[in-house]
Order: sequence, then structure tokens, then C-alpha cells
Amino acid sequence: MIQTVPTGATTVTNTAPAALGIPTCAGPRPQPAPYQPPAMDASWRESLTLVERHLPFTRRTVHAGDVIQTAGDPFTYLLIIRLGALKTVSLAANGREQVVGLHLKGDWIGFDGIAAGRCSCDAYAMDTSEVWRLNYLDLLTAAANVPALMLAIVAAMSLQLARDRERRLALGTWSADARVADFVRGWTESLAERDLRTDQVALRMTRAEIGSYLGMTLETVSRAFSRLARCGLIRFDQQGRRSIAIPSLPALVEFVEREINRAEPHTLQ
Amino acid sequence: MIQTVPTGATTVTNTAPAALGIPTCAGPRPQPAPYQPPAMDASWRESLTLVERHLPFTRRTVHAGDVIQTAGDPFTYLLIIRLGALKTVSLAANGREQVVGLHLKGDWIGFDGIAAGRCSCDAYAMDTSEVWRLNYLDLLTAAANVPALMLAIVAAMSLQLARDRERRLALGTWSADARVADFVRGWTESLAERDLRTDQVALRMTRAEIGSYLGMTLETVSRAFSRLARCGLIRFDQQGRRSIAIPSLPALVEFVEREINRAEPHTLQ
DNA sequence: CGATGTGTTGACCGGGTTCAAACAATGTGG
DNA sequence: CCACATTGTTTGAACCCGGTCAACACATCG
Repeated sequence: MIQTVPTGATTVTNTAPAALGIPTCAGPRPQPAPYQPPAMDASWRESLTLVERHLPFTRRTVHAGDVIQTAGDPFTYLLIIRLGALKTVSLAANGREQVVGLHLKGDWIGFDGIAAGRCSCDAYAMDTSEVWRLNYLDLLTAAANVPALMLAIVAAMSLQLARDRERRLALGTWSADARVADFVRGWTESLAERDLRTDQVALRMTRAEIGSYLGMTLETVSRAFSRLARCGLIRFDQQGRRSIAIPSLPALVEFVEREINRAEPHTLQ
Repeated sequence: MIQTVPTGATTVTNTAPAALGIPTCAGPRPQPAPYQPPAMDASWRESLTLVERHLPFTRRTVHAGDVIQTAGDPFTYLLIIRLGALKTVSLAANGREQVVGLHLKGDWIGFDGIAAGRCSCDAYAMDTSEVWRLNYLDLLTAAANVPALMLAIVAAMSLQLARDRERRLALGTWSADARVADFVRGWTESLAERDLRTDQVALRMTRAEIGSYLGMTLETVSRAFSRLARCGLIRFDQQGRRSIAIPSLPALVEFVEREINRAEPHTLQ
């Protein structure tokens, strides 16, 4: 990281602290303490245990269509999905709404309200779900005493930042087919990560909602699904086109790869 | 928030903790402690003071083009822009790069590396800049003792999440003209927030970079600029088209409003 | 001066939106 | 049980915004 210090760059080390038992050093350290990221898949399980052990919270069981949070409310709580599926929806000034997030078991909701002091979007249950709701101030209090808890929160926020960035890249550069295929892949992988069934994937949302989430119209979503089905990458089992099967996940991944490499505008060089 | 509890929703309160001096309560509280968000504009100033007072860090002065961080490096540090302007660039698997973030005085860089344990993008200086670099582990240690510091970090992450979400909405639904106009507006407002000059705004980036950031080609950016100039919403003073003047910021804002209301696909209802 | 990097503008084309029609799934009330 | 309405899905045809390709205008720098 610092090996690439360019010519002419000036580096000065802060000589401020020494209080509070913080390990201070005089000059620039050649070998800083290595940081160990939390084990990705065990991470959210562990954070749930930490919350359960050190925090007061309320457990709520909600059903498809229920409103869990309303945009504009003063920010007070964070939500953790314990089971089921939620969507977050942003209501624009002109009254139109757009799906900004899909959330499954283990996901946190509400981080983006901390800075603003108000909830920035509505949250709806898409299925029968269990939601834990915890007071943010309680969380802060507890985190001050339980370092692991603070780590877990920051890691959860960091993960969401990284995912949001990836989604932004996809929104900006990928074709409609690639986005829909990747949506199916992502949803399936989310289910797999959480040890849920993936042989039959229930989408639980309308074409319009998927389109809103992916930044395209419902017709384009429908056409993309049809194309994917025609290629054999997905299959509409059962009646009703809300539930699909993925014969080969690797084939789907390869399709996305090929699609985004075929033509990717908006990039430098 | 809970007033809207839907029929059939079950609410149970956790009875776990009491240790650690956390204020526990038996039943669901009707009036939870109000959370006060940090004062928006004073927030980043304060976090800088907190860092300065309680943390060891290195100050670096860098120049346009210098590499500050490389994608793939193990995550160790967070960066704070103290002065100047940086861009973060994501390098896709196929070798193409895309601008994922622009950062000015007061911004933090690196949050998205925490969960993954590696830096997710390159960071370049776009101008002579001062960057503070602090060890993440030191930060955690200090934050455990200085609650305000933890608050500041979480608020900074939250702010970035909120902004990323807005940018995603714009990427998915707005027209090219609206995005470019909003880009100019956003950049100008960022400068104003930080008490920098806004009568002459130096863009500091090529059309290709702007396009990469906004999800469009350099030609489209150029055409949008020309259109805005023709409408009198921006003016190319001086020779060289990298520096513009905004005769009326309200007019620009109104243009964006009108543009996004005119036709906004991908929304529900 | 030419060389190179950057910005502008035009002509053309294609992916995705728009508009419209038909179909499927589900529910409702007689 | 069937007419009927409602909501969601599919597919077609026309259109348009923005991408692609190409030519040209500048600026800076050797």
C-alpha cells in the first residue's frame, strides 16, 4: 500500500495521542498489525448471537404485504431479518416508488437512516418473516462494552457498501439480459448461503418490481426471462411464472460473464 | 413506526440482557429514547478533531495522478481526505476500469474493504491533496474508549450508504441530461458545503471519466454539456472546457427536477 | 512544427421504452 | 358452477434515446 509512495509525496506521522492506552508509535511503522476480516459466512450468524446475548430487542412475525418501516419516520431502530424476505422501497418526490433493496435472512435494514436521523425508505414484508427490531442507542451502549458487537455492525455496514457498489456498476454498464440473469443468480446464491432450497426458486415479486429494482421496464424483464428460458438457463416449472428452476448455476454464471464481456460501454480505456 | 402494526403480527420482547449496565426494559416501550442525528455539516469537522485527538495517523500530501490505494491490497487502513480531491476506480475482471467514487475534503475512503478484508478499488489523487491514513485496528481500539469516535465512524458510513443509494436511483432511472446536470449540481454543492469557491468550478476530470462515473459514454457527456451550455444553465468560461461557471444554481436544480419528472421509467404505479 | 491527448459534432444503428393487444391466474358474487 | 373483473404476464410494432464509429477542432508539449 505504501510501497507505491510516489515521488514528491510528503508523509508525516501524527504525534498526538498516548492517552487511553492506544499503542502509539513515533515514526511510520513498517509492519502494521494485520487486520483479520470476519469469516464471511459465519459473520452474520455470529452477529445475531451477539445481539441476542447483549441487547434488548423485539421479535416480530410479519406477513406478506405488511409495512415494517415507513420513510420519513425519525430514525430509532435497526432491523434484522431473522427469517423470510423483505423489500425496501424509496418514494420519490413525484409519488413514484422504486425498489431499492431486497433483504433476506441475516440482513440488516436501516443503516442509511443513522446519518440523516430519519428512515429513508419504506420496508415491506414479501413473505411471512421474522424481524428483530433493536434500538440504535441501546446498540451503541452495548457496542461500547462488547467490542465484537461493534465489529459486527461495522462489518455489516461495510458489506452493504460493497454490495451497493457492485449493484451500481451493474446498473450502469450491463445489458438488460445480463442484469436479469445476474439477478436470478444473486437471489439463488443468497438462498444457498442461508441454507434454503434452491431447486425451486420463488421470486415472490412481480415483473414490475424486479424491473424497478434492476432499472428497466417490466416488459424488458419479461422478455429477458423468456430469452433465458428459451436458452434453457432457467425453467418455468409449475403453473405461474413466479417460480423458476435453475438447471445449471455455472451455466448461468457463464452466461453473465459472456454477456458483460461482449459489450461493456462506460468504461475507461 | 409501530403504530402501523398490521393485524396478525406477533411481537415478542427479548428478555436476555441485564449485564453490562444496559438499560433493560421488560415490556415493549411506548416511548423509546429519541436518537439525535449528528448535525450534518458540523459532523465531518468534528470527526476530524476526534481522530486528531485520539488516534495515531499519518498525514500525506499527494499530487494529481498519484496512487493512494491499490485494489486487492489487504485491508489495513482507512483514508480521510483532508484537502483536495480523489477518485476511486474499480478494475473489472476484463481489465476495463470504471470510476466508482469521487471524494472531497472530509470524505472517508476504504469502508467497503472492512468486510472483505481487502481494498476493493484503486484510489487516485485528482489534485494536490492531503490524505490522512489511519490504522483500522487502532481506530477500533480508540472507538471502544471514545464513544463519540464510534458515532462519527458509523455516521460517516451511514452517510455514504445513503448517498450510494441515491446515486443508484439516478443511474437506474434518470436521463443522461438529468444525470450530467445533477452531477454538476452535486459537485458544486460539495464544494459549497466545504466552503470552497463555486463561482468557477474546476471539473478536474475528462469527459470519459465523468461518463464512467455516470454510466454513459464520453460523447453523451459532451453532448449533455453542450446542451446545458446552450440553455445557459452552465457557462464555459476561459479557454479549455474543464472549468465551468453556474449562473444560477436554482435554475440548474429546477432543470433536474423537470427532467426527472418529465419521464421516469422503471418506477412502480 | 508535428505528435498526442482531449473535446465536439454528425450520421447511423440498436437495445430498450412505449403503446397496445391478447392471454393466464385468481378471485367474487350471483 | 360459471360470468366477470382484476391483476399480472407475454408478445408484437413503432419509436427514440443513447451507443458506435468517424471526422474534425483545439490545446499542450516535445
